[in-house]
Amino acid sequence: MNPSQYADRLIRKLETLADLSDEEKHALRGLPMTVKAFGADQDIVREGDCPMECCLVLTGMLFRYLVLDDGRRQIMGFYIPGDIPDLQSLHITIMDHSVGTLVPTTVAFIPHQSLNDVNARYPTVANALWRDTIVDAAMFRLSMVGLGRKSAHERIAHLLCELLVRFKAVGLADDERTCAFPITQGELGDALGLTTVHVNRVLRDLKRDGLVTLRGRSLHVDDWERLRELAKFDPTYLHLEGRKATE
Amino acid sequence: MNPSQYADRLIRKLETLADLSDEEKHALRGLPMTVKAFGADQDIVREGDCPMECCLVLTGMLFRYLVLDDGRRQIMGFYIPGDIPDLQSLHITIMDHSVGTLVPTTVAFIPHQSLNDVNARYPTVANALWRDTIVDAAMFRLSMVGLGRKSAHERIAHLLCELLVRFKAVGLADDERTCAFPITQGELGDALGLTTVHVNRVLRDLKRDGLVTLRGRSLHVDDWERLRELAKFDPTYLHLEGRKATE
DNA sequence: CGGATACTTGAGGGTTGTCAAAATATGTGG
DNA sequence: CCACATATTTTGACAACCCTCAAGTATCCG
Repeated sequence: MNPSQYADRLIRKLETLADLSDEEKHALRGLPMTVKAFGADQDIVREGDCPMECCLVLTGMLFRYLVLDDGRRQIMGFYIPGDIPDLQSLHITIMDHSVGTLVPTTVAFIPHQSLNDVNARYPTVANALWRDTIVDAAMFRLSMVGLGRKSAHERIAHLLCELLVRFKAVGLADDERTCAFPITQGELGDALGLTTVHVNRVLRDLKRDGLVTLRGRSLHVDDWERLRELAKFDPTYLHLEGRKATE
Repeated sequence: MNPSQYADRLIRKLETLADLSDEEKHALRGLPMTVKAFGADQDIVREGDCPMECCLVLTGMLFRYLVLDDGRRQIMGFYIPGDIPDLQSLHITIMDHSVGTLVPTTVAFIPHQSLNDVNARYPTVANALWRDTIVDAAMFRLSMVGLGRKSAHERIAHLLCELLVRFKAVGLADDERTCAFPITQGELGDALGLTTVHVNRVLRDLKRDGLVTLRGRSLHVDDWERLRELAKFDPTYLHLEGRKATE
């Protein structure tokens, strides 16, 4: 990935959130970005930090999490290229959770100041970013439904559906039914409120029933219709279409 | 409550999110509002709707929820006077969940168009509203931690702490340790991923141990320190202070 | 006052957690 | 490229938290 493509990731993402004029795209290309490569299992921002920049995922994968005093961990979401997981830090000073790498990941840091300048000048961009934080919130809400009211089988099936759809939306799926899946069973458990052991048993069921195959670090969905039905997956909450004109 | 006070609720809330100039306050007072009174257990907006206005709670209490096909329900949050629970509808067309009344409630509807006009003219207001949706997201995230990783006792204690603090923040607590609590045990269960029966048993424990008293429809915290400790309640996520200047 | 809603309590069961250990995969240095 | 250390996956036995079902009591409200 070469430097001129960094902004492309961002633009491609924002175009799923708003129609951008050439001038706006030009302004986005002008944003200063500091690119940094991280190894696996490293924190990008930590609970208690007051970051002065936002991070854009270029390659690899991040996750958002909180660890309680006694070691219990809740993972609140996984982030793929194009995502800006700490966009919220533009408006709230202190991080109430951490963001770390799942695998070796490159990230572009964009100073808050620069983003605020672009936002002040281009309301369409500001609204697209606002919209991104709102879609994030919709994903949290749906996770709440899973954690509070769905069985382990439903939760796991739902996460698999969501990841495939999101990878496809940014053009990074290997094919129509296959995408990267660098998430361990322990991490899956922490994201879904389950233990490693139980995640393992449920995945065994899903494989046995011919719904999915997990090989190496990739996910292949063998029977999308049945997986979708089990998960009751409805991509509405991702708000990938039907966005609203604000002008 | 008389009409001139409607905008005061909104201004009071936004002042917890940003410093407003007199001109900005004046613009907010000029927002057209249609006030409507609802009975208990009525929907304000429903999943699938495409609202053209936002609702501001004036008196009473609302809750945000989603019902699955088979009747399982997840409540995603409770809303008190000053809150704007469907602010997100400014930026995503279709409601992916519903908002209903817990008790008889009066609500002011503000047309999206008018809010967008004010936002375009007063970036501080737009940023305050953006910040509000971001704080909402922080609350969803913390709910995920509870649902995924905390025991029934911890979850219930946490919700009680949060409600008292939020009522105090908008000046509507009866006193330092008492506030309204018009939530049934069934609704508590749907918010916390538990059954009515289990909520009842846990509340019995909390009362027996001298942590709280629930009388009529109000909550009194008898031992704040122990309740806070049990819940591991840390109000950081409500972002009631330490907001960030964006100019 | 009467019907509906909400709360309370008991008995028993199931999904999921805990503990423990073995098998397999992954990664790294020599 | 192999050997070893580490992380991850897998399996089993057992326990616990919370659920389900059921019935009775209290409370609210017209």
